[in-house]
Amino acid sequence: MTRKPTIDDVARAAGVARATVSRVLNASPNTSERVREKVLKAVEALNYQVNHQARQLASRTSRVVALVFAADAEAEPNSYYHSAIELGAMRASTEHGYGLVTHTMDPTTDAYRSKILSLVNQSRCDGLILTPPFSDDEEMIGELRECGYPFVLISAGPQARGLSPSVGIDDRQAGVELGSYLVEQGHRRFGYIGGPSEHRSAALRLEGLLEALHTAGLGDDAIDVVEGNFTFKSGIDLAAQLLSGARHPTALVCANDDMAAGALFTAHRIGLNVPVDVSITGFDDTPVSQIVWPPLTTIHQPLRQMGSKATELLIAGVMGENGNHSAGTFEHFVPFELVQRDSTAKRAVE
Amino acid sequence: MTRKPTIDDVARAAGVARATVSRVLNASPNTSERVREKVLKAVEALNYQVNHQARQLASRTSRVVALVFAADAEAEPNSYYHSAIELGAMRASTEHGYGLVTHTMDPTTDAYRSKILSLVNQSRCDGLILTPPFSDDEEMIGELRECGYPFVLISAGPQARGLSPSVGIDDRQAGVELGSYLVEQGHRRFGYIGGPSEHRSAALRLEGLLEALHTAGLGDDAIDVVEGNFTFKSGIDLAAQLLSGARHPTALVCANDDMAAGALFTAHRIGLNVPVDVSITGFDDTPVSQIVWPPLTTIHQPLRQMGSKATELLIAGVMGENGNHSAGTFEHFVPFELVQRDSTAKRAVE
DNA sequence: CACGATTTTGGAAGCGCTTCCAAAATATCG
DNA sequence: CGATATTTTGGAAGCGCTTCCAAAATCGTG
Repeated sequence: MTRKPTIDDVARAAGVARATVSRVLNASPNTSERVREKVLKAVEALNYQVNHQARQLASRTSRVVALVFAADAEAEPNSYYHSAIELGAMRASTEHGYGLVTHTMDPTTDAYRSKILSLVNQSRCDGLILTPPFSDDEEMIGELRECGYPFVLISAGPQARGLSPSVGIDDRQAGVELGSYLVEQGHRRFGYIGGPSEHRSAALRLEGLLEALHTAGLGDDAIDVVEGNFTFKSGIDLAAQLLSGARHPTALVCANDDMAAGALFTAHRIGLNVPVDVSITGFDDTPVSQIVWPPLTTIHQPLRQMGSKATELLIAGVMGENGNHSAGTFEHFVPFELVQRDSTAKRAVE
Repeated sequence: MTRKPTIDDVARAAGVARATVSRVLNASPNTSERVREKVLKAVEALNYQVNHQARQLASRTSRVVALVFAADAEAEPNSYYHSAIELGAMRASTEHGYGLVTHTMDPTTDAYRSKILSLVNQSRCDGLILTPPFSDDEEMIGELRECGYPFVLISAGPQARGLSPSVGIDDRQAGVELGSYLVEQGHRRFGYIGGPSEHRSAALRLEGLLEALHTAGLGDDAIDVVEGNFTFKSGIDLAAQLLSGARHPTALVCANDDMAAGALFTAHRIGLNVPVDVSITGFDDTPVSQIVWPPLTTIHQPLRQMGSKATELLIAGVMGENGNHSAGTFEHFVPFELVQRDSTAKRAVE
């Protein structure tokens, strides 16, 4: 096995200095067409590949972005949601010549803060993409800002959004649309299975939902709100609680698809017909919403796009040296969409 | 922001040479207790963190392992399956001080081979973990072996398993157990929705299933075999094909949970009651199997454990310098388990 | 065409670490 | 106790690249 060619081999082959090759490879503006071609030809001929380690050491960047997900020690992660974001991030980072490393950490212990900070300090990555609930940890975000470290938030709440580059849908508006859709369908008694209180974006969805109810002349007593943790299991349990009793809600809004699937499960178990007896809605439009029976009416979030958009913002920020944290519009909204399937139906007003 | 301490700072603080610090940090055997302590104290005092880039450049290793998944350009990946493996791999790699990067590539185009080889060549990682169908690409595996590159296979078929370190369940035996269970339940007409032919492990499951049928005195005409692609969608379509007509199978065995969920969907649509009219089984025991209604009888694979085991084997191989490819037992079987849920039931022999 | 302004190129100094080699210190043994 | 084997330490040479600075080439202008 012969030694891999180095930049010096290329320089020799092209008859130029090492520094010139480096410039060509890094698309520096100051190179003549003639030399550029010679170098490129030599690269081709030798099948030269840059050594990332060396490049990183010399340039003091890692060309790696880190994606941080929540995963309780035991809970299965909200996989479809995470996978979709990861896939988008992966595509975008690869496209820009960056690597992507994914980290999961337990948001219920405080250790995650130091873990995140140490990722940064060890120069393991050039920037961070934070997903909920980390994207709402204002204290940590403050620290990151202070050390001038680039990061982008996904689905952050309003406070965090104002301060930092972020991508997400307009959760409040999504809540409004979902609410008015259900009101239009004739529903008057609602249940809401939300997320943990740290998840600001899920709370926004509820605000929007309430707004829609108010607009329709309904008060807060028209809705029963309970707090889940985004797992299938919590959907099962909380739906059992909400659907017991004769005057149960006729529409159950869930803050993600997994909990909606759990609610569906419970409805089946206690013999309620969905959507005849009760309408159920999810959120995210992950594959879960089509796997269950009946398929879920839900809000489509372009998760893949969110992942790639976040990555691109991050990379732009890294390259622009603190361009990330300079003035400008931080908040990137991506479009959402109400997807009607068979888990909801019109309900005659009693 | 003050400059980060380097190994030279530590050396100066401890009053020793740089090389000595390096030795202590890398747990080299030849260091005296006295010096080791001085160095460790200095490290502590300065809050020194090694610079990975520099270490990697100097030592010509990356301390990163790569995990390779299949993802068609458009198809949503088989997320739960992948996520579980990834989680296991992540835990194990972190534990051993390694990074993990995940790569997805499209197995339907041939480009993936050069992509995988280039991962290796660019010294982006010290080793590879291959999942199906890549773990069955004997040609590529041969190339990897030739360049002496460490890798571990997950759920590979028998040919590949013999040659390389691998982890997985005994797929054939799982097929046998599933088959005899269904035979015991009284089923006599079967359908099998398999994977693409490159997936050797899925083919093994079928072999086991057939063996169980033969043992029960049933011939190959007792089973209709069709080839899916592990997606929910293909489960829907192929089940529609198998379940049409009056004398449809009474038991439908699917090579993964997603396709089983699709089969369930079709059964619902065409008005068949599961499990009364037809029993359906999945494979893997991903969360999907509990999300659908009725919950799926399936084979539990310890995916997380498989991910971590593969990672550990790989790291052991990397550290042992070709210990990976030396003699010894390559095949690591992990236990599987038949999980009975509500998608299967006894069937009276007609 | 000469001269300063600008662009392109080459030389050389690191980036922070590992590792080879030889020197120093310590242990072993007749 | 001296000579030799062994272990521990220090010095120095890179790993392959980027980037600063100055030299060389090119351009623009009166």
